[in-house]
Amino acid sequence: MIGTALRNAGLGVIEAMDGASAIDKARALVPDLILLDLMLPGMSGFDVCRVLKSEKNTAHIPVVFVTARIDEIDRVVGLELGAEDYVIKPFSPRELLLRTQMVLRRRQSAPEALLSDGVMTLDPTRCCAEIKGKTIKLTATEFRLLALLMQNGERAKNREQLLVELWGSVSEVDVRTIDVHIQRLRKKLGRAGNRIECVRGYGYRLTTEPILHK
Amino acid sequence: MIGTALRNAGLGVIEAMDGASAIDKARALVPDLILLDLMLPGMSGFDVCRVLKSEKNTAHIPVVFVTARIDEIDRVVGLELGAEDYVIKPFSPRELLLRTQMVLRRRQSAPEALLSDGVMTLDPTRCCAEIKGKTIKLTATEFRLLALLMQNGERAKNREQLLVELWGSVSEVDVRTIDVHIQRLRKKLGRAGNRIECVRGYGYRLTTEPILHK
DNA sequence: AAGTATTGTGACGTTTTTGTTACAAACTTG
DNA sequence: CAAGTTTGTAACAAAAACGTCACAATACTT
Repeated sequence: MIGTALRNAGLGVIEAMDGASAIDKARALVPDLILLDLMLPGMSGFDVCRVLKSEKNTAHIPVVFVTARIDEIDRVVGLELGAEDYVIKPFSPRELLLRTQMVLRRRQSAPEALLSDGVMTLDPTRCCAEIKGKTIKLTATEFRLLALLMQNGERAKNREQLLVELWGSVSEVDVRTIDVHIQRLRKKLGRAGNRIECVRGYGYRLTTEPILHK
Repeated sequence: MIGTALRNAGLGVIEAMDGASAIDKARALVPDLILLDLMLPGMSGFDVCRVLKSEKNTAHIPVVFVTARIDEIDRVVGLELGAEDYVIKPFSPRELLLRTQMVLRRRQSAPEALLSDGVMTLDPTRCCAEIKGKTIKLTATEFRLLALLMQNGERAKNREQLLVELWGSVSEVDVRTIDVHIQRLRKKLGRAGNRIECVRGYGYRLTTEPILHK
């Protein structure tokens, strides 16, 4: 029923009948969006999501959950899983279509603008930072880390948050790895590097005014 | 009804009764999220959204539409307006809360919970206190201790309470350790330090008016 | 397929934080 | 005002958190 509704709306649809094959297909085809029922034969929808979010090639795919049980929604929406949206059964095909379209549209319009805080500008298309005309090439993780800090303004991000947002909610990466990337960032950014301030026992933040030590 | 539901969930809510005042408040306060009814006295919700999306300072704010008319949803979701999500009347407070939380989480703008008593403000994300524009960096335990005192208002906390709340009920930490931390706090806070008053034989409290000795 | 760049990990040194102790100062009580 | 409590202060040592480096593993180029 869902497949038909979406195809009629002009979307390309691939279906899977159980969790394992869903994962296989997602890996192979890397769709723009995944609709995931929580009640599946064998593997639960939660597990499928967890696996996909832990793999580099599929982690970015938005997942919309479909469920009949209202009490599961909290877990879906919570930080635990990277759910993008949800639909509760029974739902109209129209409702489902609207939500998928909304998610797809959000994703399209997302990766556009440069990110700037006045001093420093990040360019996602070139994966680099600009400071006073100077261009600094960054690696992918360095860039994303810096972008996360900048999006958060003056406030600090704790290591757990950063960990989840950089490597996904189920990654095996050590917390201290963040420190290393921070260090690499500081080195590359030169003088602007000490804008990255460490909040002891918590995480890191970007200060507008570089801290003057001693 | 909506306002109450969200406030109960710990969100800060500002309300506006018509389109024009909504725009004014959005411009002035730049909220993290806007809930917008389509049926408003005077200006329509569409127009409010258009105005906000056309102005630099408010364009980035996610707008969640609230509507009773299903046939309006297409326009909301369509490219025409930059809607982030929608809720159709009648809806449960729970549904609304879930969707707002989801949007906020996507935007990574978790509303910051500052603790203030008018004179001093505590910022958990930076682990610091602000007094008259001056920022004072605190260590983790210092911060928690000060936060505990502030939460308790004018009343005094006894050492046993503080001990449990800082180190847990099974800790091996000496009671006198609190005194040391109090001392460190006083030193760091400077003049505001003597707002921390010792209640002999009991514990400590935060006075609004600094005590003038001698 | 070899070479380069990127990334995660473990080890090590440094700095910061934290709890304890000892002693001085302040307060209480009789 | 003197003895006993309670609190303030400073110094010290242990522990925790952080920065840095070198190296191995992986991914990416050419």
